[in-house]
Order: sequence, then C-alpha cells, then structure tokens
Amino acid sequence: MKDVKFNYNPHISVDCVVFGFDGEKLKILLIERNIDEGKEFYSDKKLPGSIIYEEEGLDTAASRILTELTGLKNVFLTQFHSFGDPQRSSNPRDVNWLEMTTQTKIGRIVTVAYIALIKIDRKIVFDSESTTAKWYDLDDLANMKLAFDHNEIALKALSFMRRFISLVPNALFELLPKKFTMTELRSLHDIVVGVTSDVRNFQKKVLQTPGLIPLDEVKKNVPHRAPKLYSFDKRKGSKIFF
Amino acid sequence: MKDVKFNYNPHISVDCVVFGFDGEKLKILLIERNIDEGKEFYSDKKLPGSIIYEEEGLDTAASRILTELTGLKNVFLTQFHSFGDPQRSSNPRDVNWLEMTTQTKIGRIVTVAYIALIKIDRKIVFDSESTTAKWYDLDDLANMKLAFDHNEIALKALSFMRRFISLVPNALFELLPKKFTMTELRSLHDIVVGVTSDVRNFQKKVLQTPGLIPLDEVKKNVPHRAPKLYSFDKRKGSKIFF
DNA sequence: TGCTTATATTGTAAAAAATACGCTATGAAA
DNA sequence: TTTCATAGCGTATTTTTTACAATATAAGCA
Repeated sequence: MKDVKFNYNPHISVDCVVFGFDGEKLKILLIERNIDEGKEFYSDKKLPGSIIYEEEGLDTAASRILTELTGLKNVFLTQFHSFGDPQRSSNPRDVNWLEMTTQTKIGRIVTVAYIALIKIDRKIVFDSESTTAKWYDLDDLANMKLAFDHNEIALKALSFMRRFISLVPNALFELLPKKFTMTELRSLHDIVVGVTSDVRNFQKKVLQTPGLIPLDEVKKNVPHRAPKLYSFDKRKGSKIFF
Repeated sequence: MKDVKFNYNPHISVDCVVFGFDGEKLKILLIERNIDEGKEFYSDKKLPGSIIYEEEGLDTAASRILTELTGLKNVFLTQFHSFGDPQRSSNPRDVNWLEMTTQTKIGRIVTVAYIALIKIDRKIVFDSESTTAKWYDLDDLANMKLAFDHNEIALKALSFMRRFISLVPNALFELLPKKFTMTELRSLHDIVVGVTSDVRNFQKKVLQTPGLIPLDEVKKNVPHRAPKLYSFDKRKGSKIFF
C-alpha cells in the first residue's frame, strides 16, 4: 500500500478534515475502517490521516495522505491546529490499527490538523485496502464516536473553517461546483457563516466581487424557473490569508 | 536545570514568540545563547522554546518552557502554527546546542509555535544557566539571523498576531500596563493593526467597550497636560476566539 | 507668576455601508 | 392554461464610519 522506500516518523501525524457541500448541507469525509479483532469484527470511523515520513514536510504529508486515502489531488488544504494531549493516542484499538496499517511501532503521537475544502462532485476513490471513504452529514458528527480525538479535531476544524471563510469568503468557491447558481452560493454562505442573508442584498454585494462571472447559461432540469449559472475566476478574485 | 524525573520527547518542540509593547514600539523577547565551540565562542539568538516531555501536553509544555526561560507565569499563550520542514533542524550548531542543554539525542523536530502577549513591565528572569532573555525591537528582526527557522516563525507569528487582534481587540490589553492612557491604547492598536486612527473616533468606539473603566487618576510626571488613566476588566469585556 | 510648550479633551455633519422590504417573471408539471 | 415553485430585480431607511478643529491643562522656564 505504501512506498517502502520511505521510513515513517511514528511521532507525528497529519489529519485532514475534508469539507464538502451537497447543495443543502455541509459534509465531512470520513474513513471507515474495519478492524479484525480475532473474536469479533469491529468497524468505526476516523479522519483521513496518518503518520508522516521521516523526510517529509507537513503540508506535503497532508497532501500525500489525502491522495492515498481518497485519490484526491490539488486540494485546497490549510493547517489549522496541532493536537498533542498525551492521552490522545492511548486507545489500544487506535494504536493497534495504526501499527498494523503502517507496520510501525507507535507511541505517543502529536498530530497536525488540516482543513480541506473540495467540490463534492470530484471523483473520490472510495475504497482502499482496509478503508472506505464516505461523506457524512456534519450534523451527525455529534452522534458518532470517531477514533483518537477526532471528534474534537473535527469540531475545532469547523469553528476554524467558519472563521476562515468570514476572513476569506472567496474560499467558499472551493466547495461549489465550477458552475453554480446564486442560490447555491447564498445558501452555502449562510450555512457556513451562520446567518440568513437577504436575497437581494446578498446578490448586490456578491456581484461586485471581481472574478465572479455570470454565464450565458441556466441550470437545466429544475422543476421551476431555471436559474442563471455563474462561475468564479480565482485569478481575478483572490485575497490572501497568511 | 531541568527536572530529571521527566523524559524528553526529542521529536517535538514548542517555541514561543513573546510580544511586548514599550509605549512606542512592538518588542519581541529573544534568548541569547552562548555557544562554546572549543576554538571559538559563538553567540546568537533564538525564540524561547525547547523539546517537550514525553508525558506533557502542548499548551502545558509551552507554558512550562516559558516559565523556565523567563520566569513568567500566567501568560496569555495561543498556539498558532506548526513548522515541520525536514531541514529546519539541520544546522549542526542548533542540534549540538539542543543536545547539550537537554542531554538528549536529537533528530528531526517538528515545532508547535505559540504567541504570547505580555506586559513589558513584568519582571523577567533575564539570566538562566546558559542563556539570557532580552527584548528586541521587532523592526530589527529582519537584520538578525535567528537559530533554526525562527525568523520564519517570528514573521508568521507577527502576521497571526495582527489578524488575531483584529478579531479579538481585547487581547491588546494583555500588552498594556494595568493602568494606561487612551493615547497608549490607540498607538498600540494602530501599530498592531497597521492603521492610523482618528483620535476622536477611536475614543468614541473604545469607550463603548464593556470592561473599559476610566479611573479617577491621571498619569504623573508628563511635561504637558496629564492624561487620564484607564483600566480594563477582563471579566466584563471578553470575547472568545477558539 | 505668567508665558510657552506639548499633548488632552471633546461634538457634529457628511458619506458610506448595511438593512428592510414585495412584486413580477418564467420553466416545469399537471 | 393553470398551478407551483423559485428566479430576478430597485428603492427608501437606518446604522456605521469617516472627516474635521478649537479649547483645556500640566509642566517647565523666564
């Protein structure tokens, strides 16, 4: 599964909180792992992530691991926090699983967490050797017990993402398909920022954004008046965060 | 120097970018280290930081290390970024020094960086065994070559701090003495945020802040009209960042 | 003591930005 | 052709931000 030329660094990992938007709700991409515990079969969920290689930078590792687990490349990725509670990797189930998949002896791990924003219609390799990637409703997170401290990480990621979008609204376009309607943009914005914008005022402001281009095209197959499509040109409308 | 009951984790460190304000300029607290290289004596500067203990959380480590190197306790500390370039700990001078002071074999280190905001008039233990803590003008940073990748860390800390203050202006009070004048507050604000505020408009806005209390006291020993002093009550005026 | 110097203190008007609000249009389905 | 569901679109009001300058006072000095 992994390139044996490289040695793992068993002390540091990266985890990615991958967000998507299905037109109605925010989604999070989780890895379902199947654990054969001998007497019984156990299945639970975790964030896509793994320990890094000895000779590898953090951003590189995040991007590599995301590709390995999902097939995704060229993803918008930003580091947001590191988690190092000494107890965070103390569950034997987590440790055993990691030791098995990496063939490496694991002790305490500090993890560097990233958020990723992706267009939900991108093709994802949903099955790898021992794992399956699946989209989940972000609302359901509270009812799921993820591996390690991944619940905490995901929650903090969400709060970071909201703040990040308030600062850099353009990053929203990472979550939308290439062609989108004004309503899609608005409802995504409202969900993320946690407001309910006025339709007209939102449109007014958004149309001033450099890079937002109205297309000569409408959305097909809707059971009502067809809405106009827009696209966004990054080069014209980027702001810088860091 | 350090408690021998604890084992170091030689893979992870924390570094603190400590900011202060002297009434005119932003300052950064650096550690001067003196290296005896046998044939010659070498001296340079670094951020306060060190490798963590095996059983220690990250926030705890940051706070402990800051206390060890400066004597400071109860400091405003926030994690802001982790740095993990495989080359960042490749300078033999840095590695040797760390191995000497910690008596631990060092390889690649990922560091978790924090910003600290402190009142510059707090007492600092400026001398420890092999190091001296000193305040430096932040402007001079560009002309100093710090150890490891500490120049990069300090720069990113500054940019984070500016953004942080824009979100949580109340954190400015961490940098001011307990009693301060409106002018001090304004010039600090302006330096950090990078604007020049109108005197009257600034005052107007700031006086609406809950927790900002005008005192019945003026600043003494000024060669002109004595300005009124203010203080800030955290409990009444706190916003939450994370 | 009174004059000079340096900074402190204070309000109002104009401009800009944010908000509130409802009617007509149109594609699809029945 | 009617109904349904959402698209599209402009103006008036409120709130926030900005611009701007004359008087007050503590300290130092003649």
